[in-house]
Amino acid sequence: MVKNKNTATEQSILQAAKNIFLRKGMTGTRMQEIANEAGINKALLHYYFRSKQLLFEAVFMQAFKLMAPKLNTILNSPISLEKKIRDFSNNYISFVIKHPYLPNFIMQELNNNPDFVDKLSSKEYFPHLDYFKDQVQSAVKNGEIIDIKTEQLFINLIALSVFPFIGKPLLKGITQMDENSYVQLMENRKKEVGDFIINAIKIKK
Amino acid sequence: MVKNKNTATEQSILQAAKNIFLRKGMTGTRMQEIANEAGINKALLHYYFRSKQLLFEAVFMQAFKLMAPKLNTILNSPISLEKKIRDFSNNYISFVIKHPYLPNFIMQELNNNPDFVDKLSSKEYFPHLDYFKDQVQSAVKNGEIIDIKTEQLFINLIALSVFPFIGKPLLKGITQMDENSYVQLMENRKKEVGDFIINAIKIKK
DNA sequence: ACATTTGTTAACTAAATGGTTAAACCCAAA
DNA sequence: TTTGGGTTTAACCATTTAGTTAACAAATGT
Repeated sequence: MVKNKNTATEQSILQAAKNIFLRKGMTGTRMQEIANEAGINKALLHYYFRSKQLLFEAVFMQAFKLMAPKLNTILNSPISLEKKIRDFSNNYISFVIKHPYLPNFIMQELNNNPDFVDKLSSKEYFPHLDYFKDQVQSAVKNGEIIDIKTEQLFINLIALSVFPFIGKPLLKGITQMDENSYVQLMENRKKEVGDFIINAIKIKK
Repeated sequence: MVKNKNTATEQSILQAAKNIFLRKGMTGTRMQEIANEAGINKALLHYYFRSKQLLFEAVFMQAFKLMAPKLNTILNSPISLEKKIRDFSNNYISFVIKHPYLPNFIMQELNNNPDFVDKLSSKEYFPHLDYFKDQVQSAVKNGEIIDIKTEQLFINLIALSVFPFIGKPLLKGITQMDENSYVQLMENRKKEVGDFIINAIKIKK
């Protein structure tokens, strides 16, 4: 018989585990809750994934694999730096609107397990900055943008795109916005972040 | 005898609880671990704080009280917008360098308990944007800075200052920096973030 | 049709965990 | 020096929790 482990059950477990783990994190999640969410017996979780740790890692890898390539594709595509920055913030904010728990989850769990990064960084989909770095540095050299280190620019790009979702509860509180206004604000950011960054780095002729 | 609950013991419990909770979060923390860290018997934790939840809330409030007023004081001080933005990023990054677990902890736990924000927002030290908003809006009106919503600017300010610490493990990995270079990068950000934002919003005459 | 493997469950186990209790301990006031 | 209150501890308890088992059901091969 074909050893087909991609059963519907396995998928529904993964989906349920994702739902719970992403909202509650590794330590905040109970195996029973995942089983309930998947509508199956708790023992099945162990039948398919052996342990909480392994199920968690499966979910984490899947989550990371969802998030990381989006970074890579855009960063390494052969388009102009300005377009790239605009595209990136636009696309990434759209993406995170669809997956609001993802950044928080990944950041949190990487903080709890910094060694995960070592495992990840060898994967082919792990983001790398080589191409982007060349592009930024030559734009600096050509006097198109201000003198800025690629790392700083990259961090700014991610920070402005992602942080509003990680800090949402607090930022909503401080700005005294309701859910709808905040969603609208995020909608607007798709364009604003690009504008903001370009403004910050572009040298006007 | 005077009922002096500010004993050394209570303080050492709070300190130990802070150490553990900030690194591992509410659900990742064990009461026994706090007791060990404080060098006391586990029952004492309950003697002083009754339950894990209450001890956690004490720690959380203390952490928030440490972080929030720093926002307020700077935002509401009567200095020019430009100086304010530069001071803020500079001071806030310095502050977070000294308390690297704080932002992560607060964001995480607020995401797990969004209702905490309600409790917090009534406190007098909870950050409010009224003064800053006036300042930004009149700078826009006077043509000193580009047309930007206070909320967006505020979020950008916080994002650029705080996110590099929340996302540290991942960002370190992607930029392939070691601990020292990353620390140095954060050191440099104290000035860079201010420059970046001013550049982004200032209208050149 | 029958046997064998795979999937699923209820019931169980062992360990961890938050919380309690009762006794010991310390020390200041009487 | 005794006594009484706050402080601290060892031992204990009840519940939760990850993980196991053994039996049952469903599918699959012969």
